Amino acid sequence: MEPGIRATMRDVAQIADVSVSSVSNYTNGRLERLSPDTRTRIQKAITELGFKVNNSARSLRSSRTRTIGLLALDDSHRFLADPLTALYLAGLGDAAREKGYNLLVWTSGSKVNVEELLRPIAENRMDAACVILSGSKSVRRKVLRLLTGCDIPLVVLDELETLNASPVAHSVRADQTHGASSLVEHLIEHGHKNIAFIAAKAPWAVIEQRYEGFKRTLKMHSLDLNPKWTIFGGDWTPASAKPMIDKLLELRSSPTAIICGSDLLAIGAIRALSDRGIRVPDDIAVVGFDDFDVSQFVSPSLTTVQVPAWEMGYAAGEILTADLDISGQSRSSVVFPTDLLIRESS
Amino acid sequence: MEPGIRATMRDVAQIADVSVSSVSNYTNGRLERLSPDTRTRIQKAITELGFKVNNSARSLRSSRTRTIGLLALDDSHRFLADPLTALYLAGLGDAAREKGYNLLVWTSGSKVNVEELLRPIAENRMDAACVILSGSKSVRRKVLRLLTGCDIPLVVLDELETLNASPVAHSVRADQTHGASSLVEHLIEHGHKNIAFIAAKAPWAVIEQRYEGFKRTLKMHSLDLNPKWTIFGGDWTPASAKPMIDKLLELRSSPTAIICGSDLLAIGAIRALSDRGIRVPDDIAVVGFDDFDVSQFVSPSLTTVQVPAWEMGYAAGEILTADLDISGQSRSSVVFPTDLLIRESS
DNA sequence: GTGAAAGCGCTAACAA
DNA sequence: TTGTTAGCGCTTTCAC
Repeated sequence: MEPGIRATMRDVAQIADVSVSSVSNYTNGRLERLSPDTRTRIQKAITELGFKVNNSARSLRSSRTRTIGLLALDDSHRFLADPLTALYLAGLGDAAREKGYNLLVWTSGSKVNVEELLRPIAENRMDAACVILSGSKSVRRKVLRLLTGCDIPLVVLDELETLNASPVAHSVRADQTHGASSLVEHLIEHGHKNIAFIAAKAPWAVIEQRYEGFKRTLKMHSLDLNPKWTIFGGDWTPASAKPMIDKLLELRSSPTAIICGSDLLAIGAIRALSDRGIRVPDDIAVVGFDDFDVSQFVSPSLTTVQVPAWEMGYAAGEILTADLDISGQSRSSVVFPTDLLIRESS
Repeated sequence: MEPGIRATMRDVAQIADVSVSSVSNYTNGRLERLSPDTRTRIQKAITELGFKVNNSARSLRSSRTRTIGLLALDDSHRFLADPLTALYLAGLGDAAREKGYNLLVWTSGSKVNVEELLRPIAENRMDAACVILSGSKSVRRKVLRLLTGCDIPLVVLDELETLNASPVAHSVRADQTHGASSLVEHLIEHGHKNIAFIAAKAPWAVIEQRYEGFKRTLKMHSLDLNPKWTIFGGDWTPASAKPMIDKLLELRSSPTAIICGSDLLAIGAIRALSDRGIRVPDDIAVVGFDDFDVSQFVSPSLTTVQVPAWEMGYAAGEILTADLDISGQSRSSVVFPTDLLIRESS
């Protein structure tokens, strides 16, 4: 084969002296329709020519791309490098590959037209998508409506079923509310009554749910929710913690325990505290969420809520590829449990 | 428009009462070929029908996909969630999006046929690719040869130019060797003579280069390279550090400083040491590489070599999209500087 | 400035 | 079991 010129099915058919449709049957694994002889001749011709199917042609004809997408609506810079997102992505990608799918990644900020998020779908670039939303509930609901209108299998990550009232999309999430509760209860058991909550100032469903669980559990235990002890600021990086800690410590009555919206924030918080000579957990307890790789190795190791992020991405991938196979089946709604891991920081 | 049935260019042409080729010119931004009147009529028809180009058809016809790929050859589980990889990916993705490209992510283990890595290229799924290799030098060289044979713009990440003798691929890397040198010199300045090196037992170019810089600088200062002080084990997670630290401490003469192949490992190492009552940096200094978000917030904060991973991914994306525009230009070779950040752990 | 028409490489009827 | 063939929706000459 001349370099730069790709062999087509016609070439293969010619060399193997069979018809294109037989070659097509071969490349699509419908081997039962081929005689052993035909099969080997096609096989031979394919290797001889180094033939590879042209995916654009296949997609155009079959309107399937064998690609699943990860769509993320977010304004933060470097969002894909957020460890939680990276784990979702890794899980989704691993599942996709196992099922023979490619993974297309597309992020869109909400500042541009939100319809931008749908572009790869509109352009027929993917057969199914896993979606991470952000923004106010009404924005997320609106985007979700647009997405479900696209008529491809969809897994929405992290959102409560209430967002997606008509269950046209699959849902994968972790029980964040329960995780938050167990964190609060653990702190209460240890005698804490003044519990703060700090998190990224980002409109993410997980943060909403964690905060919701926090509030609810305080109330259940008849503890006050001091609005000054709730701060949303910065992003998902540890650096965001310091200003929030500063604010907290400026208060007349400062909390004895701080729940952080993520372990990264907790690491930043512990640092900010110890830089001021405040010991964790002796003076103030600090707990987080996510249980990232580092969380058990920092000092003090973090009490946190484990969230099986890779598994969630993987589950999303499995659901999407299964839905593609047995189209139109019932909607899945998977809720992963979250485990409280009690370590040194509380 | 009936739901589920997409408008085609023909539909648009019909509604606008123009020819398909005019519509094509419109969607491809060749507006100068259209009279103002034609232009507005097409515009109107497009919005009316909600027309979106079908990317498969466009790709088939033009053999361009407007997609760039991230190809990673690796056997480790969850490789995409490795923070370094995640940052590359985020940078590449951000650059791609800015230029109007999609990002396709594809990983392949070396256990399967390495040609698997090329599949998305062979199937015409991408116009250009950013590649992260792994394996022995000869494997990497072989894969690179296969890749360059594919005749699409290529950026190889992290590899020395020597791997890629005939410069048919672009190259983006950081000056890891220099980073390692500055780390060693910093330790020597602080009186260390017995310096260990531990890293993931993974055949990655960055680790090779870091180790190379380590060895070279020891030699320059006439220090011994004790083979027992060099350990490659585990993967990129902090948990991998403990067994290596254990080994090091079992030795009759243990090192006074430990260079870790990544900050994650350094965090694990510090923990393993302090669990044994060994203080960092008082008893043993520990330094790392990468300067991840957490590195300056853990205690002790990490002395490390900053690697601009996101920027590297972004640069790769810029090079690829530029090459696509002005095809066949000269090869770029970008080497990012690495900065020594001296903090508490040394 | 505009339009007609020839495929790009493949899939899936439908025939044989 | 195998072959023929009509497009999928678009880009791009080449006339007009």
